[in-house]
Amino acid sequence: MGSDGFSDSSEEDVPLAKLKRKSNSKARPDPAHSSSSKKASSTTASRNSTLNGSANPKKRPRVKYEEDEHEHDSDLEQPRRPVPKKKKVKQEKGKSNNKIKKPVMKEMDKAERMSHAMQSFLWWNAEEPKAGAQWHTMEHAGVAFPEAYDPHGVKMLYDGQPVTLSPVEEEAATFFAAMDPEGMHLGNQKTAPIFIKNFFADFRQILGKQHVIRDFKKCDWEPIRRHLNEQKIIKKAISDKERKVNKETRNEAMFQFGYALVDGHIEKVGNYNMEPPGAFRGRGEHPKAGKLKHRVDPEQVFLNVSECARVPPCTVPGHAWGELRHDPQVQWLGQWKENINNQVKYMQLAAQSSFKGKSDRSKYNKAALLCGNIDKIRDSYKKKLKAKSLEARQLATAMWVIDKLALRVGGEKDTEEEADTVGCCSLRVEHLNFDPNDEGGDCKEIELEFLGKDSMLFKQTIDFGATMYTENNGMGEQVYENFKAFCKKKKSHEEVFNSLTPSMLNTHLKEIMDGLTAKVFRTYNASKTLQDELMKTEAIKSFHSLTPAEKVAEYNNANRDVAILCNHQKTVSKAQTTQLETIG
DNA sequence: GTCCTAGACTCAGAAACATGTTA
DNA sequence: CTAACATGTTTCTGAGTCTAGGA
Repeated sequence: MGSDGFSDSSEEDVPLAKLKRKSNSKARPDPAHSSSSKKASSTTASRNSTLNGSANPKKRPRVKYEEDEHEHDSDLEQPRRPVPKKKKVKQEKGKSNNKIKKPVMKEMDKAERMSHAMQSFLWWNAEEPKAGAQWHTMEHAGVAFPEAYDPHGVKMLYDGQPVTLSPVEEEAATFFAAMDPEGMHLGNQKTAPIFIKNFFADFRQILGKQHVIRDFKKCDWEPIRRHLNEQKIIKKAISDKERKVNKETRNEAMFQFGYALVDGHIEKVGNYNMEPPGAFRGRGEHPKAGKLKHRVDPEQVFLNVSECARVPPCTVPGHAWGELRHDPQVQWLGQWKENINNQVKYMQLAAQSSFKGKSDRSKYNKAALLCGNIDKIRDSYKKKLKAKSLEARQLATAMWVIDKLALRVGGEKDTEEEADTVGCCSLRVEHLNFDPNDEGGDCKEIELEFLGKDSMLFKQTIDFGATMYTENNGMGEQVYENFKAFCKKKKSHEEVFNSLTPSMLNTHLKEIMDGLTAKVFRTYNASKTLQDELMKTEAIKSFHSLTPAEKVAEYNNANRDVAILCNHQKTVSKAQTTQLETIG
């Protein structure tokens, strides 16, 4: 698989925003493909945000310890240090003139020392825990809980009159007042009524049946809203000194809770702060949006530590942990149940930890394996597209869709409990619009329009007769015929793939290739797209004369293609929109 | 078996935050 | 020089996928 050049595109299905976050692990070599660093320079270079055109465009914010320490140590932390500007400039000058760098033992603060300590652990060289287990020993400080509610005493108005609320009631009222009236929940005509209905039902339950507050329309949250805005401004206007103190407090908490000791080495914890209570912010038309998310007590939290580890003290006075587990088969450090959908939530290690690194590695290895088998797989579903059994034809058609259009597999959802979103297997007839432009004749266009994960709109017109879907073993036309057949005589709310479930699809995929599931196709296709695009840029004549900034631009362009493929999008904020409008 | 669902983990956008840049 | 703005980064937590284990 190294020969197809695939292996060095690891981690690429994480375009745009995600890439920066993962920059840490980028530096890590994949032990499975030691020759995978060929392209690393161009990719890493483009990830670097400090573009000063200096001799070494490869500098990363954080660098793998052993490989780079001598070369980079002196300037490694430089951007983070509160050094006066002048000094910075001097150093930079010196760097370009003088390549010789002393291996200076730099003064590091505690956070930097922690970070170095973590990076010195090369998990890909370390011994694996015994089969089935993910760790031998695990110790951590448990979950940090938010402060108890501190009442502000500002009264909301009901029917024009100020109402005195108990702290619990006031807290709930404040959750609502904190919502931006123009934001994605209340600013949207479709979601606002759901949000308000759910919130107000829960609010009234807290108030009790006898309470004066009965009608949402008579509620005026403005006093509280104003108060919150004032607080925000006050918070923003604090002096540098106060800001520093705040940061130190936060750091303090980070040192207390932010690290775990796993098999003798330090790992970063991802989410050590317990989720505070609030109004549930479901995406899209979530039927439970606005419901009150309760405060979680330590009693509801289960911790997972090794048997011999010190049990972390519970920091909430008068409370204790709900349960202690010693389960080395799972990664989580803590878990609790949320009250909205009664689902388990976890405290886990951070993305840069060895656990996540390992699963990323196995994810990309699977994608690479798929790369080597893709022709076989495409041949296999091509044959099945014309199979006699409906089940087989639906399976093959769905695989085409997942492979070519990069849709998610689309499990079943209960629309009473969750937003009505779909993926491949859950597509309904109403989501397909045949011949959207009324071209007639042998038009083979279908417009796909549905809400996918996170209620993100997918709207694309696919021309199944287009060369991109018909040339070189493409099967566009057959897929089109199948779609037509599957939708025939069905009502709009019926499923297109009525005889197919995600588990059937995955079971089948596993028979073709070990470890293959539907989601691997997205990883594979995203990685392949990025790689192909980068190769194209690298192939242009002027590539070597491109400035680092131009290379970054090229890299971002390639990444944009991935985002388009995966239908990744960020909603443009109002401020940005108006900005763009004023620009013209 | 085979269905079903709780549990565990990845993925992903919004919001908060930090830092750099410009008027 | 400062404030406002832009842009990049991190945190937060909701929303998927997939599996294992029990009825």
